[in-house]
Amino acid sequence: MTRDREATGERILAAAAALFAEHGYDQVTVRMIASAAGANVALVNRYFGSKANLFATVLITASTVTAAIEGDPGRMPARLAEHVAHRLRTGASEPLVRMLDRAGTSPEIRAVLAARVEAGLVDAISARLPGPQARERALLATVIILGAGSLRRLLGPDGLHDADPAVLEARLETAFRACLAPPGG
Amino acid sequence: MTRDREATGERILAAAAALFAEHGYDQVTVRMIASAAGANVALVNRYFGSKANLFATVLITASTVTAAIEGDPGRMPARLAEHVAHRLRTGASEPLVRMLDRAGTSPEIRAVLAARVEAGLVDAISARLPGPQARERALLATVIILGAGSLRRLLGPDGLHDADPAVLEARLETAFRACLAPPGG
DNA sequence: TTTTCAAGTATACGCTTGTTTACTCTGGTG
DNA sequence: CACCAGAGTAAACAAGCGTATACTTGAAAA
Repeated sequence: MTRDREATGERILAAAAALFAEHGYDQVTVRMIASAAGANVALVNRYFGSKANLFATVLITASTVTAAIEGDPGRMPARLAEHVAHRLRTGASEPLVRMLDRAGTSPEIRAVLAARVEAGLVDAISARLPGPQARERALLATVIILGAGSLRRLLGPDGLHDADPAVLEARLETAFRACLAPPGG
Repeated sequence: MTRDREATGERILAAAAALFAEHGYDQVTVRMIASAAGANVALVNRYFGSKANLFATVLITASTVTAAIEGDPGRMPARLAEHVAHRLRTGASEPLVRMLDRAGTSPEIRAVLAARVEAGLVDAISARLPGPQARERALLATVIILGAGSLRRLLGPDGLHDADPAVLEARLETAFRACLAPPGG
């Protein structure tokens, strides 16, 4: 066994990211992470301080829907609709939403997640919205993004598996547009 | 202490309902329930078999958004919008959504919740939708309902606390209408 | 009053959790 | 080669969980 602290740390981080996204914070134990990473249990706490801190570290690197948020703000509803529709139909999960959704109820974990959602979704969206009440509108769009994650996880992809993608996207785009449109427009 | 099995059982049930809605399944222990009900720990399992079974029993009696779902289907989007807007602004939580949202990740618990959401939301809505693809449309509306619960719990009511209720409702109504409208309409 | 049975109690079992401690091993350095 | 900082390990810790057991108590029936 080659002894390489950095490599081991990254194996732990990668294993934790995969497991947290798959099963959620509560359901994942440090022993699971260590086992998946091929490392000893003690190293998880040794290198990351605590499970909660490891989770926070994972969250920083977790990808978000930024691809759908960035770009021409006018087409953001369409991109978000496509993103959400794809997730609803296929079951491919946005890691951040998934972790959020599967996160436990521990207050500190929720706080970490809330901060991440604020930064990665609400702030990212509202920063690109022209006009007043940008945050309020961004929050409404976040409702749909989060709700899609909840629904999919709860009921599985079965419900919308063979829905017409075009119709689904059209509905969602209208919904997103209603959320995001400037007031009075 | 008056000895009354039925009354004790109901005290346990009521305490469990309140605690599950407040903190979620995972975060509530049978000891907390027993303590809040003024009953002994052992009675919880004695009367309800298991914690999971108690949760299932609580769910059956948990109220839902039925008031907003029932009535003239044409005005369902408006009623749902009002319901969700009210929750988003004030923080008043629908018990079922709250429990769902705060539920843990245990598969059996999720299954119980999924069944309840299917019956109380998806089926209830789709049964009142004229036209084809009723279930698909009901699922999209459920996305918003669940998402509102997620967002509110995660970020608190601060974000939309002082948003204009009328504007909020109007946006949500349009969104709900986009989800629920018959195809091709 | 005495009997009796279920309601209620105290306690501990078995297990899992995150975390820590004390140890062993290894590879690079003098 | 001898050495040693540090990577990796094994084992146990304390705490908390759901649950089961064996016991005590109280009120209604005889």
